[in-house]
Amino acid sequence: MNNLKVYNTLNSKKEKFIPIFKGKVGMYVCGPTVYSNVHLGNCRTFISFDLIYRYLKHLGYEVRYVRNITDAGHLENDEDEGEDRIAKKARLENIEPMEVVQRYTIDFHDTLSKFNTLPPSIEPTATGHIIEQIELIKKIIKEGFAYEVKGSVYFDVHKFNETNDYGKLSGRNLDDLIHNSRALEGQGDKRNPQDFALWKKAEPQHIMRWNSPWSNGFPGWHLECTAMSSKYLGEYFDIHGGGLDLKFPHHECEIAQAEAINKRSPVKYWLHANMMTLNGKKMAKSTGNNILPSDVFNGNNNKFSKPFSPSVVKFFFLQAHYRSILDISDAALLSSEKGYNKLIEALKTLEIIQIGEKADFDVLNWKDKCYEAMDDDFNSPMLIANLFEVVKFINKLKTSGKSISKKQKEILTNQLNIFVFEILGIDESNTNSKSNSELKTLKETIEILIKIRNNARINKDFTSADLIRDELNSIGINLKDEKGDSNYTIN
RNA sequence: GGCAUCGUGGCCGAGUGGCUAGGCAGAGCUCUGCAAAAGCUUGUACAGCGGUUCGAAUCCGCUCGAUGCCUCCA
Repeated sequence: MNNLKVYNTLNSKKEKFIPIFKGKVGMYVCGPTVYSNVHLGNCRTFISFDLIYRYLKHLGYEVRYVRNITDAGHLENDEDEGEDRIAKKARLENIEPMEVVQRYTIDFHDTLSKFNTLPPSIEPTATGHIIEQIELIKKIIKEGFAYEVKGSVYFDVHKFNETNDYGKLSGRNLDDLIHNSRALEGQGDKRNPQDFALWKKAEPQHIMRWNSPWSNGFPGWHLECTAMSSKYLGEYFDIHGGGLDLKFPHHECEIAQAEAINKRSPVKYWLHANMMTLNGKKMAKSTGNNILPSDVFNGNNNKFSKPFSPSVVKFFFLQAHYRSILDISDAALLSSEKGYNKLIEALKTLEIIQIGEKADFDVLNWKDKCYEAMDDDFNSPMLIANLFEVVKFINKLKTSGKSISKKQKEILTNQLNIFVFEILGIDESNTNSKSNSELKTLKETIEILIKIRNNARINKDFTSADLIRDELNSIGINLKDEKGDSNYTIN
């Protein structure tokens, strides 16, 4: 039993989350098209759904999380001359399409693991499900919602709309689409501009092609998600996620395909993650307004003043709600970094804090507030605000006579670990790019310098003491003199 | 042009019909050899104009502005 509420894009309301099968959750999230490096905006979406996945698991659900890899069928546009994105990249670089797929799939996995996201339960590929897609097309034709023209098969949106509601997810209606669509070139064989391809006959130069009853060709983009979600999660499953930009037409088309086949809506809860903007504009590969994660991590970019670790970037993301537009900037990252360090420091402080007799903090009430936040449509910024309440309390334990009991400390430590590491998925070890052995040597070296400096301080040789502190500070190591001890942080 | 979302203090960002969000930055104080860190104190923000209400930043309407989608996009 839980009190989780999720915002369902289908009706724009927060709804109580009740899974279709008790204790189990089926979740499908649209993955990337692997034709180039994953950019930071893409990462935000996957981190958002990682938070959701982690929280559902934490609540005790057995979650099957399916996130696909689009490695075929994703055209540059819906026109007849549109080229497959993967194939185009392969042509430009004179390599095999599957080399493109392999290269960028590895980049995708590598980047997401730096962000410490959990791998999905199943990560199917479009090319691995051509047969399933062909079977679906046959069914859609049989139901009368698709037609074949010159070896290509199109979904008949107008026919579908007679009995179903095309546009219900994105709040559109077909009439508006008909009257307000911009004029498109090359509609070619489609009966109506709103129709979309289920199967396309391959032009002679097209490299990626498969046999089908209609032609030697390739499947349409929208179809793969219907094929893979229904195969692994069934015709009706709990959660379908993706970036907000996929709402129309991609998800709308998925609904149409599934309803055409099964006569029922495929998804109980539609969840959409909002965009991240850079300089106030959406990040997109197609416009060049984007930044690669690796360039943020190594500082090799002209957007930010310094490198930021994956953990800090992730923390920055989580400080905004997944349904809000988030604008990334140097100032915003810098402030998140400070907050992040403060939080991590407090966790370390709690480990070494003395236990007292009194219990000056209402741990259980605090815990409830944290869960309340997450139960309210995965409100991570609210959770983090609550975490800082504890940070403040922990710091007070050192200075202002506040006390914590043994039992309290146990609960607090346990819950903090759950919230920070298990649910938010913060990976402290990702804060520094240095290897563990390097880090160990570095730490030992700093300890030696601190000893020398403390000797100088005892002898009132403040010139030497300050020299050591200033020099260390200039290379990013900040010394802090606390009662009888010197602490430090490495940036 | 159509559809949708949004407009919160110096910045980032929650929330929401009456009760402190939080982080960062700023100011003052305490502590400190000096700093830093930490603690304490400090900010009366909700685009504008109407309306509903005992009461609205929160609901409704209009205006202005921004963004997203309408063509591939996380």
